[in-house]
Amino acid sequence: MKRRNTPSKRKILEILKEANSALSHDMIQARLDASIDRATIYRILNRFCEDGQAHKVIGGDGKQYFACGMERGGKHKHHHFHFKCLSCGKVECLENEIQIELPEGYVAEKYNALISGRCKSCT
Amino acid sequence: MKRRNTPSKRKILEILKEANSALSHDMIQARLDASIDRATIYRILNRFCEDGQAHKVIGGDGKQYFACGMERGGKHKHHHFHFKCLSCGKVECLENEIQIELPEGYVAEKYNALISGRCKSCT
DNA sequence: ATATTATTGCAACTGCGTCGCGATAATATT
DNA sequence: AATATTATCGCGACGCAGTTGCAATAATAT
Repeated sequence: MKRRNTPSKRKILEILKEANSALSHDMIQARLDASIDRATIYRILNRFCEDGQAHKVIGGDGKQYFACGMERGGKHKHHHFHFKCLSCGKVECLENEIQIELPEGYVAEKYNALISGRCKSCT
Repeated sequence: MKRRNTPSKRKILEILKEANSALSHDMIQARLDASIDRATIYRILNRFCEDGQAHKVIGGDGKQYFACGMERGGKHKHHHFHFKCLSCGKVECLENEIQIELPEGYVAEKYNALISGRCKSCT
């Protein structure tokens, strides 16, 4: 399964990189000039996640948000909290690494950590 | 809007209390002898959350899980992580309180923190 | 016993995400 | 440069989670 370099893929990756927040499918749709099919956007985003170019967060609303820039390869910021502003809707990655001690015998694999509230510009 | 005491409500609360894990709608449905309508179950659960008798977690699968026993009133365990076992599917509340320093000007309101992996009995 | 109204069940609806499939287009091959 | 291969795309349809409107039911108040 070799990946191919397509316009849609390039555009979406650029949008993710420019955004300083995690984006949901419809937010990406909105930032596209020419519209791309829903299914295609999801497929592209999921491929990004598989390839480690982006990561996925589940919002408090149950929706999927995608961001790039805090991946494992990057600066070893493996597990970080996300912050969703209830006022402006922005979803950001927080810098600090998550620190939690699991009970004995428990093994962590994936982290999904989201705090909602108000961001600086909405306080 | 005064609450009423109904059989369905009692049954569901009992199920939540007996379970040592957070339950999704269908898990509750499965533990009921007589089946209760989906909508009703959700309404009851949401009322529990409003009244502070239970709390809701969003799973890594985007689904809602409900648990009681770690509410604010209880032992002041305001914000805790949840753990979902990818093998047996159990969702538990972890004891430790979440500790995270937010950037300046940020105000937290709700926490949704879930770690997935393998629990003790599935390792 | 009767009135009030919270709660229920049913059906329909919304929205998110996925999948199958034929068409398109990016890469590999000659 | 032309052709073959196959990853990707767009469309439609689907499945699931959760919600809502409404008429019927039943828990509380009178």
